[in-house]
Amino acid sequence: MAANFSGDEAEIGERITDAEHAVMEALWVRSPLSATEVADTVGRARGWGLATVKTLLSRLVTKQAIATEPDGRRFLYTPLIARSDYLGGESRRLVDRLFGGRAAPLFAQLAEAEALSDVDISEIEALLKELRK
Amino acid sequence: MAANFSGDEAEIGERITDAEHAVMEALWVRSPLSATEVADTVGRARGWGLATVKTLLSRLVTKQAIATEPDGRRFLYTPLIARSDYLGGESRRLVDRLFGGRAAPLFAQLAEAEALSDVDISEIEALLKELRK
DNA sequence: GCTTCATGTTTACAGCCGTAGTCGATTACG
DNA sequence: CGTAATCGACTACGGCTGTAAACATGAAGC
Repeated sequence: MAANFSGDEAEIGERITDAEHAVMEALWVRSPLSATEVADTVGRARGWGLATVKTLLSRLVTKQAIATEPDGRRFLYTPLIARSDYLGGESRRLVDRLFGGRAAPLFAQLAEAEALSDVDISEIEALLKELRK
Repeated sequence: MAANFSGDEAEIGERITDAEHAVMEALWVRSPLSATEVADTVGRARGWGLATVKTLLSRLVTKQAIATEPDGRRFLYTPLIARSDYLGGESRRLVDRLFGGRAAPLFAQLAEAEALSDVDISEIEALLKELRK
């Protein structure tokens, strides 16, 4: 129990898929939202019908990624997992799977792929300086 | 066509899945290999039977991720895409999908998730110094 | 030469994912 | 009060993925 890593809890076993992630983003921007409201935002942007958004919301509820709160005859949806937790998890998954858990090779890769803008570089430098302290 | 980005070509439309990636790793370590040899390495490690490995190899051939070269009655398999290309592509996909294409937030995330070791930090600093030049 | 082993090809099949239609209940409008 | 609009739940369905068995074919041994 010594190594009680950062994240508090809320173990999410089920993985959030790509389409579901789009829905999560909407809820991370503003919540709680009704299904219709989510569809207005996300659906519009991705060309999904209301039915599709409703399916995704259901699946997210099943996966315990979002919570429902009754509001009259309908539901309002709220994220149960924090955006930063999700981003952190996904990032770490990638690093683990492809780079043996080491971040430096990832960085090298991005650098080689010219995926680093000047701004990125500056910001990362600043971050590192922070970490150094 | 001015912006002819780095990678030469070999457009890989089809995505390589997780299981397939394990097979690729084996071939990146050593190639060409026969199906049996791949199964000995990867299959052992992941608990797959020969049949499974053969399926994955077929699918990779279809996706044009590996090439076959006849060797008597059997085939030897060789990667068609470079490991670094694959890693770069996947990394970029993640950065695009989750961080709006910016690498700096990814690092912030990794830092927050304590996924950066001291060694990582040092190496990244060294890389940055390189880039700065 | 016939049986057996190895090997690639085909087929299988459950589960997940993207995308959505239908159904039944409830509410709101006229 | 009756009908239309809403809304969640259930069902659908083709494609992809993980995992593998069955089959065909040729080689190799007896």
